[in-house]
Amino acid sequence: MPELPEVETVRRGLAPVMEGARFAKVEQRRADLRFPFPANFARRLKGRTVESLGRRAKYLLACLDSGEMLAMHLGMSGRFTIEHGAGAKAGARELPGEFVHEASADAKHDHVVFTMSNGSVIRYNDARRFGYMTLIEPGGMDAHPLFKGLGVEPLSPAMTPRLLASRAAGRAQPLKAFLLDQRVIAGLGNIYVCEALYRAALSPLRPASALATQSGAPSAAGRLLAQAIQAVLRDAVAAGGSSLRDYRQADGSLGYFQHTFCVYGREGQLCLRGTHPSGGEMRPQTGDIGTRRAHAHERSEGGAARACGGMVERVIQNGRSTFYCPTCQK
DNA sequence: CCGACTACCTGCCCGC
DNA sequence: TGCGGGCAGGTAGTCG
Repeated sequence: MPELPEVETVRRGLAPVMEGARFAKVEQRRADLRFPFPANFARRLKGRTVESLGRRAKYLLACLDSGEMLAMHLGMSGRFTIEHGAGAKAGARELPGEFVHEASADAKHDHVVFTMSNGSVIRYNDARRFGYMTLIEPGGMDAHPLFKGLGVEPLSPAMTPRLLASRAAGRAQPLKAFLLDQRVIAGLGNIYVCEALYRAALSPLRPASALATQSGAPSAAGRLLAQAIQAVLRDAVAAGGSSLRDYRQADGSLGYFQHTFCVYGREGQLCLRGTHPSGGEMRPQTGDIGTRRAHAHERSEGGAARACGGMVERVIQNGRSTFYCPTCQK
């Protein structure tokens, strides 16, 4: 599941039990996940204190007091569960991203178990084992093969129409593949690429070069897409936090997949554009209640935003499902 | 450099 | 109830 918003949600859940705590015990139950664990992985972690838990793209990064960094990637099916110890920071249970370990969980895929000095037990569970963990030497992140080629952090100020245009100029590759390329933008995955293109009303089949003009400056499409990417991710991060509680009560699991999407997974259903106050419309300003209200008001008065009426289709690009509305995504 | 493709792994869901 | 096929949120490696 984990694309950037899910990883960020997990980070916010883990931070209160990991930051400031020591690894009292580290159980590594197999020699590898997607890659072999580094030599003496458990021994190098044990006794170390987590100074901060950060995120880069889809990686969780625990900075250790040794100067090393523990990098964790969730692959396709990786998840963390937490059993809270008495010493966890007050309020930890209320924070988004928390998910509670259940005795019935599929323990045979619990590959790594951290017991923290505050008594909390953190389990990494990953049925498909596409995830991985590694330790990075002090100061070694920029040169590390996993990180050196990573593209721009999409929620950072560096994620500009200009950046998109400069990377997209002259490329025949479809927008879908361009946005999935972690060397350009790091953190989008199959779902949020579909959602961002939908929000920007751009076809996933369009060549990436559509994001730039002849001179290489950002096109209107490029400006729209840059904004759509950030809006989609911000909304998803916000939803991950706010919706978690209900999800947890429902089945005790992680709160990131109940989020409903505007286009992903909606094959054969009516396009939502123009049918709902927040039905995937490209908003002029994200996260601004006042603007959103004004926008809805304008629509009800002028009737400018009629329902699209199209049908969501699924096509395969690079072996992966793309969902889009051919009627409004051009 | 670009772009297409394969491989890695398990679980789940569907149709027969 | 079992079995085969297709599908799943990711990405590293290979090849033309």
